[in-house]
Amino acid sequence: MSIATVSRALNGSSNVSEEARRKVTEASARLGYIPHGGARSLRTRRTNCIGAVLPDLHGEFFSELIRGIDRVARSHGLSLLLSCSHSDVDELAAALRAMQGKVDGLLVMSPHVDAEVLGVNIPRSTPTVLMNTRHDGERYVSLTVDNYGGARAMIQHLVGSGHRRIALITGPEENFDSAERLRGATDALAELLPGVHPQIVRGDFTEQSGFRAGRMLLASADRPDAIFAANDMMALGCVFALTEGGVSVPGDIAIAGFDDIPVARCVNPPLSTVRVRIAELGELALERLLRGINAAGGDTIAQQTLGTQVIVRNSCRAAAARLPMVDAELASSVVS
Amino acid sequence: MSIATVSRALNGSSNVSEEARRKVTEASARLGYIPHGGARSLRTRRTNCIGAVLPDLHGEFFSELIRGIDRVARSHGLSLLLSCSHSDVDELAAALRAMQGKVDGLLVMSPHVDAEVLGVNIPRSTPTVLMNTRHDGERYVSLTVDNYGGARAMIQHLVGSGHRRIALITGPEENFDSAERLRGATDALAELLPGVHPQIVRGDFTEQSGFRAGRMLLASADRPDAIFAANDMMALGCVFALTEGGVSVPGDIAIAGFDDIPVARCVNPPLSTVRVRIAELGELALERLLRGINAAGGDTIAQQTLGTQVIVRNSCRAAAARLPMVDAELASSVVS
DNA sequence: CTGAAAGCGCTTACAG
DNA sequence: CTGAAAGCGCTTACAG
Repeated sequence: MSIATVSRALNGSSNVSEEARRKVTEASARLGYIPHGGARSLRTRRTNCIGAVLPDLHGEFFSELIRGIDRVARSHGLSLLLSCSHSDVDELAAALRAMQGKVDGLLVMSPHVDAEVLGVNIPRSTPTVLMNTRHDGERYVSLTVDNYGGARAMIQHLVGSGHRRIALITGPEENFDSAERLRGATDALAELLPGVHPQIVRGDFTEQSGFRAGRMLLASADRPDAIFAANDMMALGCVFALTEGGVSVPGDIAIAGFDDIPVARCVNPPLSTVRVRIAELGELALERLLRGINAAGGDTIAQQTLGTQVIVRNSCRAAAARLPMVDAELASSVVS
Repeated sequence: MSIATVSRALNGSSNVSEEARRKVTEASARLGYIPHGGARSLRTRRTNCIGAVLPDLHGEFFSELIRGIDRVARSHGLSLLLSCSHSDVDELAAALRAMQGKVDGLLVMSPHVDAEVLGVNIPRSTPTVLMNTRHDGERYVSLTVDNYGGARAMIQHLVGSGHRRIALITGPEENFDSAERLRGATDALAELLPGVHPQIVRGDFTEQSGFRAGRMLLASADRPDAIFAANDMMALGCVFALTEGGVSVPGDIAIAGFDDIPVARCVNPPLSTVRVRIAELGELALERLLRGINAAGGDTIAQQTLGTQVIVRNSCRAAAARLPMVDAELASSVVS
């Protein structure tokens, strides 16, 4: 029996005699033979594997994103190769190169670098979909959360609720998401409260940086009556700082975040935030990627923006329901 | 110039003339050439990639675990290939087989199946480390959290605090972690409160199942004065159910969980729990695996158990500090 | 239905 | 220092 016949038998090719197939199956089970995926994909030019390079693998945001990606990958029988760049250009390049030849397509989220770096580290032949990544729109299919609109909507809500001294906590300076959120917030503030210059404290998306920012704002001469953090983790840290400082949230200061990570509704007080359908972002991105892979010619290059939604919970209003499970999410939600 | 020279130049081989190296580097950059990882590893028998097959990729527990694994992988310049079995035997088998030839070693967590399934789906030649997986200890290096001891310690704490009607919420029946935690709790209860038969409600590790269990326990004739859930997510759901039902935690009923996921200290009230050093579990597992890969001959087959720690927060005592950041973790912690 | 052969894209002794 | 050749483990037309 030749290795060709074995290969055919194992792959369920039709032109194999019943006896040969039986023998192969039996021997393969007995010996514990498992085909070498690397060799197979070298030959077939199919890896049945999708690569995802994310800024990080840790935390609820990425956990949700991975869940969305995994859900689609799984339904198509694909494995996931995950890597993270830790917001470092060199690590990003290394991660992208390490994927080469091991995946059928790439999902890349790199809010911290321009698409240029991607160009030199991803072969032209590798189908790629970008998520929340700054780029010129020429070359890549991309999905982006409506950071700008979401931030605007939250500012509108805060101003509409009577807040006038609204402070902002931003993410890392070079981060695309953070920059867009800041732009949306300052634009809305300029429109709604002309002449007022908001306090802006820089954070880095970690809870710790939110905690520090909260302390700074507490100590400031012109203490704000509302704080809008560029993500939920920082908003959380900020809540801790204020509570520890003896300030009531939302009694004295209202706080809002961005993302609506699962923990947002569980904390005390439940956190007002801009909801991003994180898992859906992952799902849509992979679906587009699969279309690109199968279309051979390539998908029409296109951008897509995902809408957000303002979710009002107790961290933003004094007189609200106290039970965490029954916050008035739907009643008070505002589609941006 | 031959492809051999190109290969040598690109791989930094010493026996290449400066001029050849320069030419290759230049041309490679200009053309955007990136070596094919699959082909390279077929030849070198090194993939520089580690596979991890987990029950799930979602949620804070796995997020932490992945962080630990990633930290070590990164420090060794290795990529991560992640896959999840969704607690399904067939998916587990598929995931393991898909890894074959794509990774240098395997990290497997499969608390829901016996090691037998692993035996037939992992080639003998693939270095493997098991985490929290039931097995006979013959073949695999394994790391396991001290579920039994942790559960015992928490029951000791609850009984020591005066609780007498302690209800348990378990995880999935066939889950190894869950089974061990249940065994530890019931053993400790039998010793400390002989003759008392605890109420046991089955859950499945999800927040939702904890919520349902909480409702059931509220409605029960013999309402407990403490509830010990087999993980934090269920404890969380349970807290929500009680709070919604107008019951005070911990005033009327104390609640404790297991894992100490990051959110545990942020919820209201902060959750008492059994701390598992989740990220460290991932780190240690990968470090052992790397030792196994490099030892060629294979590591000494061995088991290792990770200790746990009882963390007492507000969900377990009426008169405690109210500020989330200053819970008396260290003061009241008990090493199991 | 089966086998021999080519080839996927690399690396690496081996000879020059 | 460089090139020709073998080979990693598979799959797949091709010929029989």
